[in-house]
Amino acid sequence: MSTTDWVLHVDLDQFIAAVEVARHPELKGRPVVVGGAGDPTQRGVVATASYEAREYGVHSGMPLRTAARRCPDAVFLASDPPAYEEVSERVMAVLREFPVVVEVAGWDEAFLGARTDDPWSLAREVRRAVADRTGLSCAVGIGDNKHTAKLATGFAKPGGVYCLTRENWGEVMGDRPPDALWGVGARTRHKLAELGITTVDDLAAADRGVLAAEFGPTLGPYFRALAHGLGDREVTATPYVPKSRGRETTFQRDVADVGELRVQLARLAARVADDVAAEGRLAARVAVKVRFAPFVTQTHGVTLPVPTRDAAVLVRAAEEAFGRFTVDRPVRLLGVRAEFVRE
DNA sequence: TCTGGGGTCCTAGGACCC
DNA sequence: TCTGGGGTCCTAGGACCC
Repeated sequence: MSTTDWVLHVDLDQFIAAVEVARHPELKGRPVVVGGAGDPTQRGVVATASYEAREYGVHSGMPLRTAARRCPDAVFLASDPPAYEEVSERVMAVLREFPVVVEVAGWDEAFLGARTDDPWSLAREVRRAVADRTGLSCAVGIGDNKHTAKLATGFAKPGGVYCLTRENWGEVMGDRPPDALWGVGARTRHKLAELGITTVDDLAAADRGVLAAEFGPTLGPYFRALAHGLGDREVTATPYVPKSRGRETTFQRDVADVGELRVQLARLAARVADDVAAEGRLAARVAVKVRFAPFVTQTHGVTLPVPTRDAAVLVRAAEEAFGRFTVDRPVRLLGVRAEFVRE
């Protein structure tokens, strides 16, 4: 019997909705939709829907307005990030008590690097510990790399364990569309379909030159490797260091007045400056994003002559970048992002 | 499906240099 | 004078993910 390296992926079931139900027990069993300001008459999208709400066809990313139409009886709640962060920390602490390397991959998910000859027992113990200590249910995927582990979790949900490795890869994934792969989305699926590639098997067998010509020398081979069930195996506990910090707002009503836009811009830039200062780091570049109606997005940025965390300098840089736009249409969204000095 | 807010990474094209 | 080839950096846009 040999001890092997495994990657496990832990993903909490309907995490945000579960946190809300835990602190509002009267919502148990009801369709719950969390997102935006919690007001379905306003612009905003669903962050998480409870399984009860999903029965009505409500899912993440759907406009709140649409969710309300599909499920008029749903309870709509505003998103409360600090509350989710706190619960997330408790879950990660439980995971770190196991003899594994824990790589946090979001509020509600983590990769575990484990050396064991029985990944199934480990997965079941993880599920039990998380449930006992936090009251939350999670699914666990077992894989031979992060990609297969991540996909395995999808098959384990809700609240189970599933194993996806080179042993069953072809049989499980071969006939699925390419966007079943982690890192391939709808856009790429459509481009692939134009090349006659409509399944994971097709992509795995696709001509390397054709893929490179279509997607570039890095992305083309990468997609093909994904279709073979390959992926990154390195799980690291190294704390995440952000490369940028940004703030953006979608206006409730499109804004055409440039004076009003400048006021909002300064407000966003000041918030970003606060965030940069809170990180204790220096910004090297400031970029402004403008989304015009209808949904056309442009960005312009300025590289600072000297990296800084000085709020006045960052606001001025945002104003300079904004000055490069031709604002001839109503604006739907305004955003400011600061990029940190590398390393 | 009239499409949030927070991010990351890759690509292409132009500038610039030798 | 009609103009190579390679490398690197910067910028904007696109795709994807949670």
